[in-house]
Amino acid sequence: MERNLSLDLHVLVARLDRIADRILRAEHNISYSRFLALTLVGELGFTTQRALADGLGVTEPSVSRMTAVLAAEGLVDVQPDPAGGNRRQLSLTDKGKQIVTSLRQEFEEKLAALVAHSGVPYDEFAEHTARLLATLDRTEQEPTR
Amino acid sequence: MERNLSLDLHVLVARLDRIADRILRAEHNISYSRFLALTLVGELGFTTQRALADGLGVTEPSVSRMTAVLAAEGLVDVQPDPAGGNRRQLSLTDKGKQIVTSLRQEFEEKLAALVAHSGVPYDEFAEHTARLLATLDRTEQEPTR
DNA sequence: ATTGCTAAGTTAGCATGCTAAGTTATGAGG
DNA sequence: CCTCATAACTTAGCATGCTAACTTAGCAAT
Repeated sequence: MERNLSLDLHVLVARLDRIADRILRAEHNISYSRFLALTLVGELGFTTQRALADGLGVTEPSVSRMTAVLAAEGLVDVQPDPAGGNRRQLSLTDKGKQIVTSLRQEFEEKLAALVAHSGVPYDEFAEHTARLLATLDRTEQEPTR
Repeated sequence: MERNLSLDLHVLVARLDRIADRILRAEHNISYSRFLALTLVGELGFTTQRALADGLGVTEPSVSRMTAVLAAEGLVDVQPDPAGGNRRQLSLTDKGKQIVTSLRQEFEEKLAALVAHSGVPYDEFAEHTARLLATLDRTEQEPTR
């Protein structure tokens, strides 16, 4: 069957997401989306919803809804941003940090195992992925498009 | 910022999907999900909803709903499968074929342009992606897991 | 031919993505 | 000071992913 890159990438990620989601729900009672959001808040330190949306590749309304849920669950702390405007300042609570640190490494290890099993060179693939993402970031904020 | 492969892959595809969706909706009034489904029905020739779900990396209920819509729009033809069971036999209508053939190449070209612009070697990346996907397929249909 | 298994498909309801349109806070120009 | 523009956020409503549970059709074993 004649495949193509956009379809392959889409399907690969759809499946990885589903596997990740199942593991997280079964073992830790959290969805993959929320886990990714927590991970990124952890990496960014204190951040805004706008920055989180960019980092996750989703829109502000999605983050708005998710933030409300994560705050209600006591995983992130939401404060007015001292920088002003309507900004909110997001950060992980201790409970949130605990979840991120305990799961994140386990997670990358499972993916690394899959990659190793396929014979694809991990570092190279990861670097290509990161580079494509960086290029996309740059492309998107160009004026003419 | 310390990134990781699962997040990068997820975000990369989320953004590519969104770009694709915008272009398709604006220029051709069809969502990216439906376009992918049509593409795959085209590649598979006569197929079942089950096989389509596997190929797209989604579940049967998703395909069930989408098939109903695509059939109502006159893009796919749905017949009882001569192989029997509850199977439906899906195939593209002429209108469906027209959409797929006119858009598919344009699409891969845009992705190829992005890849070229990033300096990532296209063939290698595409091959790695396909190999990961194939490995995942094999892993998933193993008995113990 | 009855009973029971399995596979394909559907239906119901929830999670989370999106766009469009509103709200709120800040700052710039008159 | 008032008005307007802009940026961040929220709200409303739709699209489409999922799981769980049901229906339907064929097949196998008694």
